[in-house]
Amino acid sequence: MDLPVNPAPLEPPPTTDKPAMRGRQVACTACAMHPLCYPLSAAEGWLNAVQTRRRLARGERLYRAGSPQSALYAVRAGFLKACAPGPDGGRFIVRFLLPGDAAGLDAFGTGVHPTEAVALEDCQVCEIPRYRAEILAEGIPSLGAQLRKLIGGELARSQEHASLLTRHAASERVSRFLVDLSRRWGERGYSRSAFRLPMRRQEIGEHLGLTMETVSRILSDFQSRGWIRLSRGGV
Amino acid sequence: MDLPVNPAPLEPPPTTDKPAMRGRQVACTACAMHPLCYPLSAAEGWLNAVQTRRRLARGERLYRAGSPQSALYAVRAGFLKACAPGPDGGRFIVRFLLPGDAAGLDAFGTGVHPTEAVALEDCQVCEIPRYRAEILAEGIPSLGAQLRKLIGGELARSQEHASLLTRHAASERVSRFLVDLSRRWGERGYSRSAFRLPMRRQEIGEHLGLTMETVSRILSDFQSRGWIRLSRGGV
DNA sequence: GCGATTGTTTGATCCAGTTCAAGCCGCGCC
DNA sequence: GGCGCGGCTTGAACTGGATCAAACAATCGC
Repeated sequence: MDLPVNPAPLEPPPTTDKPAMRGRQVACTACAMHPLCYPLSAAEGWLNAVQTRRRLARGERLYRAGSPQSALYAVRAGFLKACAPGPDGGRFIVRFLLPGDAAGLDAFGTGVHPTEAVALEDCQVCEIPRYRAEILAEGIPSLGAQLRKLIGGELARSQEHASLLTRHAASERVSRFLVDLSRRWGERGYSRSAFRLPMRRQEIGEHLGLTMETVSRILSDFQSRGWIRLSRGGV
Repeated sequence: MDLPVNPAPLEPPPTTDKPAMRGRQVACTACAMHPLCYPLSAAEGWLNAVQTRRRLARGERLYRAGSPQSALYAVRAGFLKACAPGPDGGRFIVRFLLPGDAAGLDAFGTGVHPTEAVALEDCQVCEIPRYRAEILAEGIPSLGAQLRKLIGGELARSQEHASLLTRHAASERVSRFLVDLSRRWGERGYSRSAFRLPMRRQEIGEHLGLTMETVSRILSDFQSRGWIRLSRGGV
């Protein structure tokens, strides 16, 4: 059973969601892409820009580095990483993607994805074809502005992250990472104090410019100080 | 003597430039913002979106971190840094701005500048008021796309830089920085092999996540190996 | 030109985080 | 169950770059 492709509205104005995949789905109204998906909500009834929902199995790629930008994506359920793979097998993880986050925006510069997005667990992703986004942006000025806002937000975040990498020591990077993740889970209605940490130590390291060993040591240290309590895949 | 404010076109389709300020001005046709400044070039005669040209003295700020986004900027002549100042006096330099570069795009996320731009030498900067950019983007679809392209390009660059910061050792950061700067000067019609390096060691360090001492040592090392030759403010 | 100020180079020491290595834990699979 | 594998933790030694410090070179104001 797959989700329907290209029906006018995938669903009516969604305020409540049906029992979701693994209980981890985000409501469309809470999604970063909501203004794009439902650009004409009040004015002209529901127009849904999303044409496809894709399911991704753990480890599957949403898009590849170097592939042309065919669509914008919104994470509906699950957890992904957006990463820039290096030639040597190493990689830098640009950002972890939670339900409600937008993905693939960095391809607007060249029309080609400079990074790739990989599912860290089974995911559900909404897809707005690029041509459709372009057409809608032409017709609806506020949508163009929304798109600029999304990309600009990513830019500011990326700069902020680069600043974190240069100006802060390892333990501060890890603590800020935890606080940031806690906040983001919180914004999605989950507990800020007990949240999932579904990526591996290695991947946290690749995001923060540290080795897996250092990340592990720092987390253990935080735990021994009583600041956090670690469990399998959670804090 | 200041440049005129808000005349219909500041100048006719500029292919040649008059003897420029310190001989370092970029032609409008080579500017990243050109498609925005002259959106209707062929079709409807010259419409110039730029309303103001500002001169900045060395050390002057183009915009401040935390101030609302009132305009987009294009560097016409001179050299600036875009930096994120920290509370402790330290800062991270996001990017150095050469003639033809766009600035202030990272404010599209929140409408507030997360960074500031400071002139490293006397500069001339074109300014497109934000409201004007918005209006033009509504009227001219290609302009909206151009704006997305500019912001998306900055995003990809920023991610690439963050990757450089995490995945490469000091000497590689410096060499890549030099190669990149060389390329950028080259694109502007200057020599790729003998170019200006108008920022201080300290500032190179703040851009690359290194101390001034390390930058100086690495540059001296490159010179002693015969890879580069350093002169006052140049390579 | 002279002295002050600001930026650069070089040297010596130190330490945070890496690297290498070994054990551990949880989980899936035969 | 027991075995194996992938991820996590912990330990010990090493090292790249930071830090501290001092000499040096340009530039500016007078």
